[in-house]
Amino acid sequence: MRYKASEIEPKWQKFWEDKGIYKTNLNAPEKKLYSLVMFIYPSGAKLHCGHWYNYGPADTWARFKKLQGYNVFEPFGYDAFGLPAENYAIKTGVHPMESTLKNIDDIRAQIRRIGCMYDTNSELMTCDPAYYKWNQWLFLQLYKKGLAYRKKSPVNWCTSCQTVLANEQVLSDGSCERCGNPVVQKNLVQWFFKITDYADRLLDDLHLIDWPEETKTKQRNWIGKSTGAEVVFSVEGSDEKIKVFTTRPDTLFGVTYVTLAPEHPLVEKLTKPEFKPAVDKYVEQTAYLTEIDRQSTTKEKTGAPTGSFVINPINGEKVPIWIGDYVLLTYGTGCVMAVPGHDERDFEFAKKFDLPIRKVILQDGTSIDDEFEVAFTEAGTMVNSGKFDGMSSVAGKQAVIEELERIGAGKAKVNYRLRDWLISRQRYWGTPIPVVYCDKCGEVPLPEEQLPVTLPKDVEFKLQGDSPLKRHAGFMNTTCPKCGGHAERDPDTMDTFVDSSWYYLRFLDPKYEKGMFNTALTDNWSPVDMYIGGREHSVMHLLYARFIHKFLMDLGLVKTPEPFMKLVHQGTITNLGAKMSKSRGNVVNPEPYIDKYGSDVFRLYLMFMGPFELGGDWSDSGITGTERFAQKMYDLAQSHTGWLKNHKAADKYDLNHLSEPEKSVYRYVNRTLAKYQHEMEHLKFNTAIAALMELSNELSKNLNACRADLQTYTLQVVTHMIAPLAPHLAEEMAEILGREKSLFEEPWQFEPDPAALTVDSVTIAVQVSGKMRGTVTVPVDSDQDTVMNGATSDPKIAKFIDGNQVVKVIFVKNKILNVIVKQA
RNA sequence: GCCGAAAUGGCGGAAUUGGCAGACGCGCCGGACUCAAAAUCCGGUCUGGCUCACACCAGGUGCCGGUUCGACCCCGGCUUUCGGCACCA
Repeated sequence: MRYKASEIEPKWQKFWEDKGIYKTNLNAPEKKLYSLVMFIYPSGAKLHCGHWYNYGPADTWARFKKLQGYNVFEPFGYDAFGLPAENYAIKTGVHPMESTLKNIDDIRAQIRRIGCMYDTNSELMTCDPAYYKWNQWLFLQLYKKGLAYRKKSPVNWCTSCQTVLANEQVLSDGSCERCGNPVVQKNLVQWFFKITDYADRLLDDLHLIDWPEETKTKQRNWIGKSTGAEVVFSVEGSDEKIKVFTTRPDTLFGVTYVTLAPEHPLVEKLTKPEFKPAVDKYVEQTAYLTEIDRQSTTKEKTGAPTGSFVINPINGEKVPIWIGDYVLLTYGTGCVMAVPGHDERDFEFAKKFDLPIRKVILQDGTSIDDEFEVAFTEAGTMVNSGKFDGMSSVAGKQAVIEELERIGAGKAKVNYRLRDWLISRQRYWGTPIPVVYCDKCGEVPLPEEQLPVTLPKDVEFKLQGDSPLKRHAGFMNTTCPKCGGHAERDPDTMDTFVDSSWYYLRFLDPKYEKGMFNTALTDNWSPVDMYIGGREHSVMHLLYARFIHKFLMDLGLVKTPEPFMKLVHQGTITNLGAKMSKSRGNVVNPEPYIDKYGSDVFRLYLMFMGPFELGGDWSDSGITGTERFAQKMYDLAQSHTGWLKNHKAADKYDLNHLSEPEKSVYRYVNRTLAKYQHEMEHLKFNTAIAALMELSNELSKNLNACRADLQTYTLQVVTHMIAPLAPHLAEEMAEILGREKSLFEEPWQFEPDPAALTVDSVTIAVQVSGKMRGTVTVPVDSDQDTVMNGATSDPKIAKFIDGNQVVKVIFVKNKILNVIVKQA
């Protein structure tokens, strides 16, 4: 009979729901396992194959753990704030709340068809005031500790639309995606979270967590800790000082100019009148460039002199001040001391503008008079450096720092590439910032009792001008909680990464009202044991969540330093070579596949396609393979209807009492079990399924030749191995076999019978002079002589040895014999 | 540009992590069953040479080089593709 997924799958989904099989008992934290997938952004494109590729296999792993006896908590929720809903509102007039709730309803129905064990009690959505209230509360706690502050920072500004654009809305040529006009960088006062205060802890604690090394590396590089010195240069004829950060204080004598970022506040003050027109023009040009363009190492260097000079504190030398767009205001102090002899970027800049290049570090084995072809950026011996001459540049770093400290012109300094987290967004669909600006008292954080500040519903979405909140007088005008006078609210909302920085804690009790989350539960259930999501979140989301978790630990709200103990990235399923997204218009809808093959076959196919962590370009060729496999398994159950009752299986069998086909089947089942267990543990679903397919091939050969109760034994094991991979199918099989309970109602032992795994002979590869010449089958653990005898008595191998002189023999027990010969 | 990955038959991929390259599946070819089709089952399928055939020989894991008795795996240098680069989430 055909396996009818369209009938069987809804039947089990209803059964699971009715019996509440996936409701986690949160009051039993012994053997707890918190398994989490990154929650979904509910866009209008709904679930695509990429989502399935995340949720299906992740659920398979969680089910495997549940069968192993863990008390698994697997929640699901909605990352419901964000830009696309607001863009949709501008385009269609449909309110973001309306479109978002509609999308969530649609997605919820789709999610149900995957058949995951999501605990529906835990569902949450971040656009609910009961959720975002606690973003505001979190903001206030950060504010109290001095970790939320305001400063000026640039935004993308479309001069034509008169509106702020997201990076995504700026095309690669620097124009607005809506109107095609140029986009400029405009400074606005915005809120920041001081993540840089946590930089060292974020770096050091990486060793506490079981994360992919590639991800830890990305985070380390993102934080970008570097040690060096801060050097203070005084501006000639002025009280102004210019501070620079350098990792190479040993090259200080080689400074021939100083460069400021064009948008540096000192540029205005330091530019001499006769240089002003050129400088202003250059500053304006720079506003059109993105940061990525500016950091390009192949772009030709540009810049302009200011006409001012600074004094190098180490030698009293007077050097010019330039501005250049390769210097970024956001890194270090926004100024660099330029040492063209020993820095590639400074070298190029100096060549372009004919500035002097001085050698102060001598490369070993070269002469001090050799001309520079390129900058020498490695360690060497200090020269042209006054009293430091002859010192190694490595020791020189410390020596120069000590000298700077002595003369009060600098100090040792650690610098990070990591910048503070800008959380202000000039948009409507997000969490309002709980601060008002009073005519008298200035910046005033709201008292906690006034939370939440809710989003007004009656706003107008327009393409041009200010954000909807700023135009909403009823929202903007309020009273100061301090003096009772007139005050204005902050018109901005928070970055949605704030929402996703703590949602995993809220899942345990999403309706909790007495605090951000229910610590009675989170104390036992946090941290998350397994977190599964895409590599695109390697840095930002995962770094922000770690930061907020650490801050919550400092508040005493969580007890562990890290939120996610183990992390796995599923691969990206691309289509036509790019990540699936609505904006790219290349999403692949899974529904037709579910309709045709059923959810289990589709899930099996996604897992069988390749390694979970790899992903790849979408193709449905091959899904028939998993369909056939599912049908075979179903047929197998059908041909054994009721056997669980009629032919009871033993727990294990003694090989000595089995016939040859029985031995073969028993060994195969147990070997598969061992392999399966290992592969499932490590989320290698593709090879776990391949092992089951191999077993299926063996069974079609030998199962019918086995005694009845051994057949039952086999089917019982097979059904349990299928259960996490194709849960509906396995439940149906178990029912046909005569089982009365759900497979997921009680744990099951995946341990193979060790006696069935032992082998008495092994096939060893034989090479002659490194080339494969044949194999010999010998008793396990045979010594070199035995294998050698076997090899030389095989004429196919012997013909390559005979007549030649054996020079050397390499032998690895149970693996290989390599006979090195010299041609006679 | 910078940071992080990936590359193996016609296709998706496997290889106990330095020890028989191509498991498993798709596709394709041939056969069985059938009035026919679907479904199912059996056999074959890296490339080239040589053979009626079996056998045998040679080459082969993106490209160039290296280490090693032995390299898909380790090292150096490239190429191409993908993810991220702080306002997509």
